[in-house]
Amino acid sequence: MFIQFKNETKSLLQSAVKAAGYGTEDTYLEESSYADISSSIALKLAPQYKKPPANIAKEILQKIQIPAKSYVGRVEVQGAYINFYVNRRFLNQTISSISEEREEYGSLPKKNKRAILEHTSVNPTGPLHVGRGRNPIIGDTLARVLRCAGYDVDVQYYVNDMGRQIATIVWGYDNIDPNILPKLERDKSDHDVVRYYRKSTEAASNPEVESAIMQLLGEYESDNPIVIRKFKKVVERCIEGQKQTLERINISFDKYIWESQFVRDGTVNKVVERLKKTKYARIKDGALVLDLTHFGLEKDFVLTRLDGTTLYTTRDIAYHVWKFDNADIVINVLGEDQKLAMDQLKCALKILGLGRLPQIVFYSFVSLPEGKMSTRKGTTVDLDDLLDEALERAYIEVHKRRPELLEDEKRRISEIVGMGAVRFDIIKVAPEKMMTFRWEDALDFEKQGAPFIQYSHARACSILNKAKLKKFNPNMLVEPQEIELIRKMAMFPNVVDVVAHDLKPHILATYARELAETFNQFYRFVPVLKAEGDLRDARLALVNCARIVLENTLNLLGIEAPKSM
RNA sequence: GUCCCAGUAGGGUAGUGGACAUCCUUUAGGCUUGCGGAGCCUAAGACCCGGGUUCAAAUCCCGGCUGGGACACCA
Repeated sequence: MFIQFKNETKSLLQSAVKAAGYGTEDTYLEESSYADISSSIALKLAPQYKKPPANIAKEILQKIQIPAKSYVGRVEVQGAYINFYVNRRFLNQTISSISEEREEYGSLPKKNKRAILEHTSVNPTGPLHVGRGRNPIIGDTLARVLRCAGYDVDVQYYVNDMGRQIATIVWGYDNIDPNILPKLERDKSDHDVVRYYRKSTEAASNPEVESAIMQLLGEYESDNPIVIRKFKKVVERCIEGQKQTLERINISFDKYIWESQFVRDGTVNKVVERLKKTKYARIKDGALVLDLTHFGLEKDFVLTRLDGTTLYTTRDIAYHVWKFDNADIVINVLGEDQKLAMDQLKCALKILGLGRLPQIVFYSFVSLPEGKMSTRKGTTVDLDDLLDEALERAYIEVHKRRPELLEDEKRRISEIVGMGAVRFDIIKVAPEKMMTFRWEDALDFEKQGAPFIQYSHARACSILNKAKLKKFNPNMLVEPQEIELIRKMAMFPNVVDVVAHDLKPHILATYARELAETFNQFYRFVPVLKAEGDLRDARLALVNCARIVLENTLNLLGIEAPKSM
């Protein structure tokens, strides 16, 4: 609804500006705490026309003609600003849209565009850890939002199965006696894999072991079927464990794309051959490189080693070419350490004449107070441990508040609250901001975190449990807290649009918190069940709307909306 | 050393040219004979430093300082 309102104010303003004799493209409309939408256009025109901005604003205002069927209620000038306010029709329409569309409310029209969104894609060397823990959560939230915004989304995990690290693990399974490994801390396959990874990395300092590992890698690339089977087994074991972890926080993938597929089907070679023929290619110390100084990159992009084998980023070019064959837009969620590689990759795509480039969401790593996490060194906080601790902590809270509940019910709610708290805690911060992991902070379910939003939803459900929804008259809703709530709910589709466009998932978290806050203020000041007649029916309908929008918002965040907690 | 990103109340965080800088936490005080107090209200407290551009800078530019990342024939 807000999107229509915004478009309407835009065209109203454009024609009024023209009628008042001014010329400008932009309408400088923005959301404002002073009005539903506000324009600072007079300030922009002032220097050009050498008139006081307030006068210009008044002149424009006089030319604004609000049409009969409009969502604009009134327009006012305050100082240099032109402020637009919604009308009753807007509010009523919002309520009826939500009531009718229900779980579809917020979904934007189908765009008929395919999107491939790649996220997580960590090396399959061990369990997921908190250091890169933002990746799946950012990725999954964006996937949900993009679907809601009308894209056909295919979510992919790019499996780095050709790395020397995997060869190291394969060597480990072949040569290390399991009895000398540290005890398996958790009965999960990825935790088993990482024991071998750490131990065989130590062993690899021995040159004989090192060359055995390199030989394995060579045989994997040259299609030795026995070696392929071994690699596959190791990688699948690891991925299976990671999958189990991510399922706990509602994250799954449509496809797992193995890096080796592009080597085996020859597309990597084709890409290299094509790049080799371009003017950017040259041989440096026997290796094929791209000179990207033309694109402002100092560093040569090394495509192949001396022995002709390809490197990780080279193979990634082939993957991206394939992605663009299968999608209209391509989005990657990656750690900030990939920035240079992605710049190089983008240049290669330009050189290949693709015409399209991936959009990349970079996030900063979560570090520990004493430094960064490393799987190899074993200085990680595993996501599994964080989720377990969050669950424990949630259980304590639930038990404190609802001691009378059955044990199963307490555990079920703890799960919903604990997993939601973790997701929200991570998604609420802008991806480029750095985070330091501290147990006390991570498990401190801050007041306006996920439980706050879930609680608002549970309250709404509780009211609705005690009464029946009937036909209602939206004109009954006139209290300031009621109007505020409707206006906030009207923003939801716009939030979906903005998050999908800017790829900024934390904005959704901010919205969720504001929506819950607005509902709580309504709840505190406006009686529903104690109201009578038409007023009661209208307020019940409003509570139902709030319940719907809270649930839809939580769904996009991958967080469950409990009916009670 | 060079390049990229970040720096906002005691801690965390939103805002990326415009109207009193958002919210949580903290501290102090208040609210329930209201539908679930995991709630609501009030107050205290911040734009890293120094220049510049602009009618207007937390926001843009230059130079510092601090933290993270990159600078591989690793992935």
